[in-house]
Amino acid sequence: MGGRIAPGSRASSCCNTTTFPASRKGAQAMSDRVSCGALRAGDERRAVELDGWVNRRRDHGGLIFVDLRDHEGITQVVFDPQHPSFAEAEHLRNEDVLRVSGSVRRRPAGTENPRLATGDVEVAVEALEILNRSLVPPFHVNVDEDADENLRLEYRYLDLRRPRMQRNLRVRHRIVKAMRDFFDSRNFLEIETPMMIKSTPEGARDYLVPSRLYPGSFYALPQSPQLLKQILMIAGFGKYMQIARCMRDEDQRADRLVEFTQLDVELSFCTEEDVMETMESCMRYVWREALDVEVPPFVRMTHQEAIARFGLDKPDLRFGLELADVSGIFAGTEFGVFRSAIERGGAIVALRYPGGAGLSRREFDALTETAKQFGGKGMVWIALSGDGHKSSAARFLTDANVEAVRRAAAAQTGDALLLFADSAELAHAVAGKMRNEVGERCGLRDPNAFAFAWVTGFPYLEADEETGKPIPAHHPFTAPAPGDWELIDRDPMRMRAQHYDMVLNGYELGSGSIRIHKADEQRKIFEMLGLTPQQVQDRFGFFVRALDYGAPPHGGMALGIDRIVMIACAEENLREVTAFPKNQVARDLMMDAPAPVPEQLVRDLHLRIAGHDRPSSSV
RNA sequence: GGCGCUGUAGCUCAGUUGGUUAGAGCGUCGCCCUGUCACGGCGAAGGUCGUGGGUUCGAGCCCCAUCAGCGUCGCCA
Repeated sequence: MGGRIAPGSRASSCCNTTTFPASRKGAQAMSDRVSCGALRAGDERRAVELDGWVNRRRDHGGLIFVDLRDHEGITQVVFDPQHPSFAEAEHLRNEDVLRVSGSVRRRPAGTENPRLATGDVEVAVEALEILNRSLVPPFHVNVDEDADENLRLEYRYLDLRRPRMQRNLRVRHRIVKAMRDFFDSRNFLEIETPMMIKSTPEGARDYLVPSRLYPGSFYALPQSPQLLKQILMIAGFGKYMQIARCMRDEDQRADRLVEFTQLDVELSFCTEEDVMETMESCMRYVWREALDVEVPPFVRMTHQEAIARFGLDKPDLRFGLELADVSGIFAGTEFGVFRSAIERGGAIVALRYPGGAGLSRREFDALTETAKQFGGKGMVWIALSGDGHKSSAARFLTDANVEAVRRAAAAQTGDALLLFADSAELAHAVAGKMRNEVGERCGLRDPNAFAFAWVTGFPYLEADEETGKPIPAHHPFTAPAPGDWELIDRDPMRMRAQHYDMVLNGYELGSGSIRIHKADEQRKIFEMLGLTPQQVQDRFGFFVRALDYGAPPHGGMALGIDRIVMIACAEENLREVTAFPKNQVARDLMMDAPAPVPEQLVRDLHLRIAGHDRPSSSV
């Protein structure tokens, strides 16, 4: 901390602050209070007053320029040596907070700054009031230079003062406002739902709130308002929306926070088409209003098609590079890896890497490691150079094989082919992730392009990887596709769901579905999932009973607002669009939360901390 | 919990094959400078190279462990 100056050491320069000419009200009578982004050439000779932070000081000895910054912009203010405030201005530093008054004047010809909206003018300072001093900030506030993530989160108020975060949170506001406006115009009601609800044991780990009045009992923080919004439909509200905070106690990712915000929507008497039309219109409205971008109608594809062409159920449609199933080409191959994959009913999936023929062996090896990171067992590469081909499996590949794969993947000389052999599911998944990687390397993922899509026709169930038991692919309140009820006893794994995902640039923005609205059908689904009637009663009794009182057909959707804003801001991390995010291990570094609490508070909650002698602080 | 990347001045970073006194830009402090806007000039302060151990005549650099941050797998109905 050697370079930082304690406030006391600057006290001398704080004391002789130039007195403001009059009281605040009096000053307003003489000069107009304006923002730092307001003044233009036409304001010449106006008497104005500005408040803001010192963005930068340029001291010419006989003349001092200060760029004064507030949330609206930057204005250059000038201190002339004949004014009493000049001496003080010599000691101003970045992030000091000032109030200046003076007169607006045009800058001398040739010294205008075209990069500032206010760059034609400046304010000749007549009075300076230092409202507050700043310590030397731990990182540069006036530029978007990279800074250590720890520091940014610990000094979040300074980080938020920087241009990037100011811009991102502004975009976030505009997006959320556009959402509210859109739904308001369609007669949706925004209804708040409680933050302390009952734990429903499916899904992610709950954040729990211990109860003081009921020893041993807990509230759960909502993972989403799912059941509550359905109950609002049963309650006859018809059209509901909410900007809803949600919490899930799971490990974080760049695109996943423990605490996040959803655009939550539900409507009664609707079809899948109604919901999709509503949400798609909303997003196109948001993009138009908040970003001034016209989005074409969304692409639609089935889950099956998405997997086959792009390997993932959230395809990035900003670029092509579609996958090719080349299992047939290797039907009788000698190559053990391929043969055993085929014999086990798996698949061999090929991906084109434009220009990849120039990669070195070492680079292909690194790419193979990446494939393993993605969950693959390995990768076969073929480099299509002008004078034939090189490959990690050269001895097993005939020229005819290579030519057939080349054609299937639409590759040309100079490209590489990447092949993945595994179960059909894994081969596609790994190839799909690699496709995104290749797209990234080839610069095909334009952050300013927006490729929306709907993915439909999801299977209702999937097999649990460990137990093989059927588990819902999404949540258990989703209605099966019309006509698929009959499969529930015969062949439940073939059931499809009335479920749809909205996808943007390779991110899942959210999902929606038509819900089950009859109690007996809901019970049947719970039963299929292995819940006993008693478990259903304990966990979802209130909900199933509500279905019994004339629940209307209904459906809806929830979109991750954080992700939407992140993509709109061309950011790659949710923390960049969240004012006060937690770090990767869910700590708030500014507040230093979570933190121990006084022992008495713990006792009031009828809790004891296992394995700790001192369960709490003495704060 | 696994794997990977990163950690050097307040900040962002460089630091050769292991070899003398660890550098730069920005910032900070002092002096000079009347038209700058990344102002400029001169000077100064500022480092346990994340931490602990090891190898070595010698470690910022190699090895092991550990901490922190980020990314990722698991996980996220």
